[in-house]
Amino acid sequence: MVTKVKENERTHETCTKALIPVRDALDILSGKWKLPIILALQFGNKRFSELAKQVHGITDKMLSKELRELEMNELVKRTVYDTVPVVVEYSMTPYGETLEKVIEELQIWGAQHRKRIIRKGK
Amino acid sequence: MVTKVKENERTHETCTKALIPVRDALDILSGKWKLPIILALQFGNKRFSELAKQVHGITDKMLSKELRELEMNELVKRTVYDTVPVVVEYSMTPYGETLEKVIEELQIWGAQHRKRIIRKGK
DNA sequence: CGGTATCCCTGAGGATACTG
DNA sequence: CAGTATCCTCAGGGATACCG
Repeated sequence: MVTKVKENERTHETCTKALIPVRDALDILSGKWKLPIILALQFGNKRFSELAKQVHGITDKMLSKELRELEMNELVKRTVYDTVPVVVEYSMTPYGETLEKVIEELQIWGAQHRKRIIRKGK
Repeated sequence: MVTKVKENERTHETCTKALIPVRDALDILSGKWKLPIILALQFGNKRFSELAKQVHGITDKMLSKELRELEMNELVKRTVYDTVPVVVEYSMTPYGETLEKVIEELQIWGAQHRKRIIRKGK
């Protein structure tokens, strides 16, 4: 019994350790808008208004907020060109690009899952 | 200009196509409790009350609800043993195990991101 | 033991209007 | 153009009590 208790404790500990980084990653990717923005930027640098158009349904407020967060995490770079009127360009940072593999795995699994669900549905 | 418009349309379309499966995958993994439960089950089959203990902080209601959803997606299997009192065992399905790679990628990226943040913090 | 039923609260996100 | 400011809604999740 003592052994079993220790086993559970160890399991719990190990789970927690595994969980924290996964949470960290998901905190960055989850929410309604971060991924749409990232995907849009992976196709090339974009200005605020271009993103507002291409990320369908997003409001200015959300776009602004999400970009700020992505910038704080150094996934996205914000460049201000000193023109009149001002032009602001957003781009992925090299660090942001390291997300590619994670996103790809999500995409692969998700696509496969969708097929499965549809198959069952019929 | 026409070219540019077409380009944007294509980009938008491609983004949407890439986005849907990623969303599908995240819908399964996001939320506060699904991953903790999955990780716990990856260490072995567990009964309801064992999960309630090991998934720290979860309420019965949430555990029940999340398990039902995981079961509906065929990621988790629920087995009822006809004893008195009744025993219910939860386990990962083979399909559920296919999530391993995705979770691993999230974990790798998250761990690396955490290191980065901590380094900056100092 | 393995859950439901209720009621409640917070915060993510939306709508709209405004600004340097 | 590139955002802020304000106000509002709603669903995810918590607390507590109860049930076969």
